[in-house]
Parts: sequence; C-alpha cells; structure tokens
Amino acid sequence: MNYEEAKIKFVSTWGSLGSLWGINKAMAQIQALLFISIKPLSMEDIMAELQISRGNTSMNLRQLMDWGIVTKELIPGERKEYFTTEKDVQELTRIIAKERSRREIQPVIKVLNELSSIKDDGTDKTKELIKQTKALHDLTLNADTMINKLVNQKQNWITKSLIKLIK
Amino acid sequence: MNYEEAKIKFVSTWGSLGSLWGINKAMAQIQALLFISIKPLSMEDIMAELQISRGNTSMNLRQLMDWGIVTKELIPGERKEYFTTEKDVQELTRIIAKERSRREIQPVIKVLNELSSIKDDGTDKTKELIKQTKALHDLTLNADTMINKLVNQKQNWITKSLIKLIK
DNA sequence: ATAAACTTTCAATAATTATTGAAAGTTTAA
DNA sequence: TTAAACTTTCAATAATTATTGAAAGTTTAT
Repeated sequence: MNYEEAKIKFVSTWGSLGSLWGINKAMAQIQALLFISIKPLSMEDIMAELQISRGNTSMNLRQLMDWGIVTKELIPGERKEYFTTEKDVQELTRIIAKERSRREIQPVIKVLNELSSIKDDGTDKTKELIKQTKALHDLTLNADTMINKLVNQKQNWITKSLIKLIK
Repeated sequence: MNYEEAKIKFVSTWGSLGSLWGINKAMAQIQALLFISIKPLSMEDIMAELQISRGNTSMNLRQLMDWGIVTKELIPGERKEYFTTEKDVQELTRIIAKERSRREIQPVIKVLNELSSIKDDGTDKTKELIKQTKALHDLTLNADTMINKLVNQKQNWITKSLIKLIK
C-alpha cells in the first residue's frame, strides 16, 4: 500500500467511525486529515483533499474548534487561515472524553435529578421507577467521576495504573 | 411529579440519549420502557405506550434481542410474546460495552492493522502517517483490552478498584 | 475609502435514516 | 386442515441530518 492509498483509507475510516459516535463524517475526516498532516492546512487544502464545499469546511472547522481539537494557526505573511489538530492521542482522548461528559453525561444527570422529585405513591410501579432511576443515577455519576478524574490528570497516571491493574 | 409524568420523561430522555450514541430512538425508548416496567410487555403494550407502529416495534425488539439486552418471555397460556430487559445496570453496562467493542472497536483495529502494510518510502509525510497510525493503534488496543477485562469480570472488582483508586 | 482576499452564514437541496402499514409468513387451537 | 392470532418483512414515505453555493460579512493592504 502506498502513501496516497493509506491516507485515503485512514481518512475515510476515521470518517465513518466518527459518525458512529456522534460526530459527523466531514468533521471526523477533517480531523483525520489534519492528524496525519505534517504542516497546517488551509481551507482550500481541506476542500481540495476531501472534495467538500467551502461552507461545509468552514462549519465543520468551527465545530472542531468548539470541541477544542483543532486550532487556528496564523502563518506570518499569509492572508489565509491555517489549521492544526492536537497530535497527541492521549491528549486527544482527554479532550474528547471531557467534551462528551459535558455534552452527554451532564444532561442525563440533570434529568435523573429532576426525576428524583417523583412522588412515591406506594405502588409497585412507582417504586420500580424510583429504584431504576436511582440505579442509573449512581452509575452515571460514577462513570462521570471516572472520566473527570482521568481528564484532569495530565500525567495520565490513572491509565498506567489501570493497565497494570488489568494485565 | 407523578408517575405518568416521570415515566414519560424517563423514556423520552433515554430515547434521545440513545440516539446520541448510535442506537436509534425507538430502540432506546423500548428498552427504557421495559427497564422500568414491573412485568413483561407485549408488542401491543409497547406500541400503545410509545405510539409507534407494529413494524417499527418488531424490528427494534429484534435489534434489542440481537444486542442481548432484551429477551422473549413466554407466558404460559398466552399466545402473545412478551419481552423483558436486563434490569441490573451493571450487567447492562457490561453487555453494551462488549457489543460496542465488537461492533465499533474491532473494525477500527482491523483497518489500522491493514494500514500497517504501508510501504515506508522515507518521506516525512509517510513517516507521519505511520507514526500516527501506530499511536492510534496502540491506544485502541489498550482501550479494547480494558473493556474486555471489565466485561469478562462478572464480579466487577475492577470497577470497585477503580473507584477506590480514583477517589 | 476602496478593493481584493478571504471567511461565514443560511436557504435550498441532497443524502441518509427511521417509520409506517399492509401483505406475507408463522404458530397454535380446534 | 382450517382459521384465528399473532409476528415479520419490506417497499413506500416521512423525518432528520448533511451539504452546497452564492450572497453577505470581515479583514488587510494600498
């Protein structure tokens, strides 16, 4: 397999994977492209490589910046904006985990909290709803705590401990 | 908040959450409904509660059974089929983690392996692609190992150790 | 102040994904 | 074996989500 083939495969795989876990295809492909690029890319570069429109590129770059995965790079003397992505997979994992906690886990915790105000009327079905809501609440809180600890631990000692623990 | 309100909120929240991580809305809602039900439900029950068609209900129940989250329950004397879901959140987590590893992580590992056959032509861009592919490969393997260890450990000592470790 | 170089926005459209409902299929009881 | 009770399948349709492209917006150089 030569470079071009491998690049296309890498980018498209990352793209379809991304859409699987809630990031759209173009967004994931842009990130993939930047991830294996040895220099910052301009909007033109990205449009040309991925064969997508200017609007699409602009919007998805913005989203990637919102996630904190991609940053603008200003090259002196150049008018165009250039973009790079976080290159360290560990750091990338941390950023993604943090954002997903914020965007997905937090809202669930919020709703589960709201549900705790259900009035216990003594019926079995209400008891079951309360019980299961509570079980889910505990689980979600634990998961979130784990993610946050991981995320706030730059040195990543947890991962190391984990791997040792697990092997 | 009374029982009906809470039930609706629980089911619809679970539904939208589900769609966020790659399970469709109806599928997630059916699971949610079963999760808080004190007795097995028939297709009719589910259709009525969620206001969805017979076809939709049938297909999504099948998917839930494929995932191993929902099981058929035959009630003696009854012609209809009844359904229940795994009620223990820990066990539910294990099943979901396992399936997601199989469906999502394994295919990525496969592609990353294929990419390892790229020919190193000595250029910087090829070196970068190789390096980043390898980094991702290692990360993915580690993540998958963690998930599998978790999953094969019914007693769930890992979670307990983790929580201790993390606190 | 003007124009060139560039980016963003957003209504229209395309692509994808979910849902319906009725016909076909299956199982059970008599 | 027949018919009633039930489930599955799948082509048609609806709903959602992504993408385009051109107009509007912004920045920089002169």
